[in-house]
Amino acid sequence: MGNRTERLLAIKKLIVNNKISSQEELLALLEQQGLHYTQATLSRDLKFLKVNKISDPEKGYIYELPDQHGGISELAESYAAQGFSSIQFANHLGVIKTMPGYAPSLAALIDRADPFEIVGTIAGDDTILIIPQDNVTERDVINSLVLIIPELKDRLD
Amino acid sequence: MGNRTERLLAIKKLIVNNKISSQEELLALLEQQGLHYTQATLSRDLKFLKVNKISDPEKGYIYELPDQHGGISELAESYAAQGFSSIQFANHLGVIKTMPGYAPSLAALIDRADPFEIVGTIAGDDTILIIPQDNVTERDVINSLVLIIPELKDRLD
DNA sequence: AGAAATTATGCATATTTTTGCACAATAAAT
DNA sequence: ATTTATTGTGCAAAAATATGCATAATTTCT
Repeated sequence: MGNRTERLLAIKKLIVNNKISSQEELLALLEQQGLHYTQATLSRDLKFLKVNKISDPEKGYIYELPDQHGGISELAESYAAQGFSSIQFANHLGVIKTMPGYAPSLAALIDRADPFEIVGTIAGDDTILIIPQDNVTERDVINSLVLIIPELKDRLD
Repeated sequence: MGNRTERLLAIKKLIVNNKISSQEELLALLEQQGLHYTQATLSRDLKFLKVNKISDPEKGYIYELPDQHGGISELAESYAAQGFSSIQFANHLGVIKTMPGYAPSLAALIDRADPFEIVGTIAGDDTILIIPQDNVTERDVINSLVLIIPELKDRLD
C-alpha cells in the first residue's frame, strides 16, 4: 500500500468532515497528521478524486466529494467490508473471496461507486469476479477498491 | 429591468447549455451576445448565483448551477408563468395576481426555488401574497422572481 | 538483480479567481 | 430636484489553482 493511497484517503476524510475552502487549508490539516506534501500535489489529487467546489453559505465555497455511494450508509459499507476475505488476480481478472453470502452486497458497493478502473463485477455467493479496464494494473484496481472501502486497506496481502 | 438581471439570466443560460470551464470563456460567450463586462464582475456574479465548479470527464472542471428547481420541468415552469397577470407592492408586501387557479402552482414554484429575498408565500386561487425579507427592496424581489421564472422578464411594467 | 518504463512529486511559473479600493450608477429620502 | 445612501463595476493587485519540466520513486520486464 503506497503512500499516495494513504494521502488520498486522508484527503477524502478531511473533506467530508470539514468545510475546507482552499488547498492551503487542506495542506495544513494534512500536515497536522504527519502528511507533508506540496500544494501542486493536492491540486492533482483533487482533480483525481473529482472533488467539486460548491457554494456554501458559511465559507463561500468549499470542497465536496462527488456523489460517492449515493445514500449507502456507513453501516452497509462496514458490513460489506467485514465479509471480505481476499483478492487475487489471474489473467488480468480479479477474484475476491468473501464470507458466504457477502459477495452480492460487496459487489453492489463496488458497482455503485463505478470506479473507472473496473468495467464490471459478477457476484456469486462468496466470490466476486472483477473485470478491470484494459491497460489498468492490478495495483490500480486495488487502489480503487481501497478508495471505495477504506476498511480494506489493512486487510490486503 | 436593469442590465444586471439580464446578464445574470444570460449567464445561467450559458452555463446550462455549455460546458464552461473558466470565467474568461464565459466572458467571451457573453461578448458574442453583446454583453460586455469584466472578469471581476463575473467572479461576483458566479458567487451570487452560487454556481459550483464540478468535475467533468471532458473538460476537467466546468461550472454548474446549484440544484435549481430539483426536477420541476420546463413545462411546469412555463405553465405557471403563463398564468401570471401582474404584481404590485403595498406595505412591503407583494401581491401577484394570476389567472384563476394558477396561483398555487406559481407559488409552489417560488417556494421551491426558495430565494433569499422572499420569506414565504401564501396562495389563494388567483392571488399570491409574497412576504419579502426585511431590508429587501421591491426591485430585489422582482429580480429574484425573474431569476426563477425568466418568462416573467418581458411581462413586468 | 539490473535495466527500462511508468508514475508520482516538487519546484518554479503560468493561469485563473478573488478582493480592496475608487468611482459610477441607481434608488431612497428630504 | 437635490442630496444622501446603497449597490454595481472596473482596475490593479493579491490569492488560489493548475501545469511544464526535471527528478525521484516505483513497477515491470528480462
